[in-house]
Amino acid sequence: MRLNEAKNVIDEAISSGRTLVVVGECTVHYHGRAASKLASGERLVIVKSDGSFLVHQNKNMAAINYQPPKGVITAELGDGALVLRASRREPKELLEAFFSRIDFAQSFVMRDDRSLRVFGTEKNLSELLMQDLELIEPGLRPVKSESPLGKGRIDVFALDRDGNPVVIEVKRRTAGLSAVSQLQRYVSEVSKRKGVRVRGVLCAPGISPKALNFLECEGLEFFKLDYEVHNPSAEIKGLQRKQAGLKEFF
Amino acid sequence: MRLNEAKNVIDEAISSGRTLVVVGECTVHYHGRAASKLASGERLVIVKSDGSFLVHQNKNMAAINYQPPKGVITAELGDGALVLRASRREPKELLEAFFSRIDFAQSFVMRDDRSLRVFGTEKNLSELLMQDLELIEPGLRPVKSESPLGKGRIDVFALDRDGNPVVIEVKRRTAGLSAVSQLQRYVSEVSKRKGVRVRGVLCAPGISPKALNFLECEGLEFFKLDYEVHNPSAEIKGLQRKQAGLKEFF
DNA sequence: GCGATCAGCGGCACG
DNA sequence: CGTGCCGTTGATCGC
Repeated sequence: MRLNEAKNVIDEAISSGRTLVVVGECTVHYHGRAASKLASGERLVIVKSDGSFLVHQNKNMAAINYQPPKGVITAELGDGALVLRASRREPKELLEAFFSRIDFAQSFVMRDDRSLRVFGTEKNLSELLMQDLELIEPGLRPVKSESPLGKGRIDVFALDRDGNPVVIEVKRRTAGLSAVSQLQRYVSEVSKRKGVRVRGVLCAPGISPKALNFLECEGLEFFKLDYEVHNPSAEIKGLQRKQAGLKEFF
Repeated sequence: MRLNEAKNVIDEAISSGRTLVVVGECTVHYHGRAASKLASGERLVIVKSDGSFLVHQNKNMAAINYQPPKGVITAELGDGALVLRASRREPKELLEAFFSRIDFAQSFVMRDDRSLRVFGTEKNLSELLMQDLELIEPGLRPVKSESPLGKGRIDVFALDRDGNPVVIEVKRRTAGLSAVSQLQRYVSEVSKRKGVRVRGVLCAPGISPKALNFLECEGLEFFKLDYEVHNPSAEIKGLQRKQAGLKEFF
């Protein structure tokens, strides 16, 4: 495909707001929050109507170079090369793909007004847990979820059978050091504000050895959270009160 | 394009290890670490030879559904629909795109053995900072970088003019609460191990108000790190000793 | 708009 | 392998 043919396809795509797909040999320069150079190779470039710009190599899921939405897209033909640019201010960034050869260029109308429905997110688990904190410990009752704090936001705030405040941090996957740090931060602040000892419970499907050690050192607690994701929901194993009206999620 | 034509293109792409691009109307189901459903719409699907699988809507940089490398790709034609699947074990996951219509399907050979060279990463900044800690404070001298610890890995470990240990955490962008937590974790451990008071310095281009407050509460310090990324390098403003042989980076 | 956090984070480097 | 952690993180949601 000749570069000037490709140029027409590209201009047409940009002006009409269609999704553009280009395959060809190019080098890529990026300069903005960081800077990068990518020497010549055959890549797949995608430009979306919101200004998103992606450069894909033939491996890995993530784009090797990219620009998030709101970029201004321009194309320029000259000197035996076709340059495709995405730029924006704030932060000031410029991404350029210099094509020496274009094997394919076409644009597509992509009508799509549907959004993804996901199950098994951390928020999901928090909500389920709120329904039956007894799972963690008899007498534990919920007070507030997503409680804003000076130093962050507590997933679940509760009171144990003796009326002691309990801060609960939920993680959807194996908890690491940072999860413990996070919990520690919340517990420490609540404790300081209330002037009483506050318990901290980390709820996750697992915890790394170092994180467990750290957690124990800090006098925090770990509760193993077994859950499964079903298609239209997530479910915590052992939960007594199942969420009513799950179908309303749809 | 008829679905059975597309099927041939897809099979050919999979067996030959080429990069596959498909555009058409589809619904997408995912079930694995979480679960998701995406109702019908026109999307762009990319399948790479390493098993990466991407479903792109016409907006946003990130794929709406995906599967990282090492997925097993299969295609099945039946019942007026073409199903494209990516699956893997460990974790057990399945991603399916059900195409009711295919507008485009083609595969591409994408020769590419070049990798990205990036400048202005955190590691970059750490290394530059190591060259002249005097920038932070007179008399400050480097001891070790990337020092492994029980509870993490210290960016830069140093001694101040009085011989006090100083833990330095570098962030390439505005530091938030988690950066302070991270630094606090390191300082606390080193302090416990050495049995002496240890200083902690957070070096970043900025710090959020809450993070600053937290940092000060914890007796930690903040140092504003001004830097610029140039094309073949990154540069910290005010640095005395410039890195020699930067050109060798290439 | 900034800030804080999650993400099916991905990807990498190190033990 | 797991674990930690950075990332041009991106994307969302709340202030």
